[in-house]
Amino acid sequence: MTETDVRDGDAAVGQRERNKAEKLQRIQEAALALFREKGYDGTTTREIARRAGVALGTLFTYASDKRDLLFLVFNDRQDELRREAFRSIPEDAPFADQIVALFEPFYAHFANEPGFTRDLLRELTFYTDGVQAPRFQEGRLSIVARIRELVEDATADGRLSTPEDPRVIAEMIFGLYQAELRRWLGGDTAPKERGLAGLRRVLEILISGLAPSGTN
Amino acid sequence: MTETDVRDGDAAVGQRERNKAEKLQRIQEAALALFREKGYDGTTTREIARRAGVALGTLFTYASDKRDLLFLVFNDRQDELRREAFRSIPEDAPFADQIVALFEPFYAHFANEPGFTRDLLRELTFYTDGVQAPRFQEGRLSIVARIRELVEDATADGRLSTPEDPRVIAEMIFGLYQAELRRWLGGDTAPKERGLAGLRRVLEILISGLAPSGTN
DNA sequence: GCCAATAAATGAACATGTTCAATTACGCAA
DNA sequence: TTGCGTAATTGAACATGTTCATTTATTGGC
Repeated sequence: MTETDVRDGDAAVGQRERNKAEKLQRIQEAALALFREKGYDGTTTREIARRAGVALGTLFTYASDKRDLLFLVFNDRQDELRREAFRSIPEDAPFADQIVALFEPFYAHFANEPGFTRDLLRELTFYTDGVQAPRFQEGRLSIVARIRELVEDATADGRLSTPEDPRVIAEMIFGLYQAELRRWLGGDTAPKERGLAGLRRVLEILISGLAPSGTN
Repeated sequence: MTETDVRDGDAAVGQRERNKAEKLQRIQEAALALFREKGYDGTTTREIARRAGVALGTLFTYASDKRDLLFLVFNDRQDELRREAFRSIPEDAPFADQIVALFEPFYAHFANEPGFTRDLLRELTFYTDGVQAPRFQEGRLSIVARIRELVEDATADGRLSTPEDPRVIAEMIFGLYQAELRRWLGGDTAPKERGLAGLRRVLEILISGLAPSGTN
């Protein structure tokens, strides 16, 4: 067998790369399954390694630390959720409807895994060091950027009217979403409808404003 | 010496209680100093115990876990900050000014310890289990309650006008504060003025609203 | 003052995240 | 095919949070 002898999978890719890809996938699957089963804190790195069929130390060549494993698992799902979210935005609908539709897939997903989501919300706070961090943060930025576009479109056709920078508005809405998400997950697990209703409510308030009429 | 023989400190208080109070204070001081010096993650529980002059295990009769030690330290400061915050609210000032004044002491304090604050913001996420958790959460609730009063007062005298539940508005403002705080602390350490300016900006947007005039 | 009962403190033992020197697998040139 | 350089893997060793059986200190009744 020479270096170009490939048995299965993508052609012209070395054994090394294929082994790495396989191991990465096994680690992802093992971590995902265990985090779902036993939660983040309840899962040990040794269990993940055993389930993935690799040595303990191997984990830490694929992720910087345990926290990074969480995002190794989540980043793929975040990409999917984002794609679905962008797809489900209705055009020419009221602005609040668009934002709620955008976040609906996230709520739907998080409702299935409240524990996992709580861990995620804790661990994403000032998460910048891990290998997986840039990809995760870019994902968030692209959501905020999409919101910014929605604000711009809505301002352009008169559904909204504000002199403020759309980027600031977008970050504000994302901040409100996060706060609502935390509140939703803070108590006993509530259905996603309750979470979305809370989000819609604060959006309506933001849109209406608090000032007496005529002040703005 | 009988059980009523008291040497110093409060009279009529047993030896046991006095010992406990002293140890608690030593642990608090040691933890505070070390967290400031080396950060939360950089400090080991063994160091705290050594500095406080107690055995390792003793720590865990005063705090449920390391996270709880963080709040054992912070709860006192939160109480002080809250008192100062409530004191510094100007009466009959524009609503946004009142909110900014309320949060000013927090920003001033956090500006001195950005690392400590980042750790705090991470660890307070879904923090309910520790012995210190109820006191911490009550502190937050009382801040939200104060904001609710400000909303009610401002609505009563016409500075604000909204049909929404003041409790929802108050939680919304607190959520925006938290989001802004995270943004402020996310990048390189910025002066407190920048943080407060960001907070004021989103408050002004919330007050003005995003809707075209006449829609609300 | 002495003693039993109870509370508090102790630190060795354990569990688990992380590192790293040694080992193994792979790629490539001859 | 062989052998060398490099990348990937390994798991024992280490660091640190946490537990708990044992020891020590305090109290209240006599």
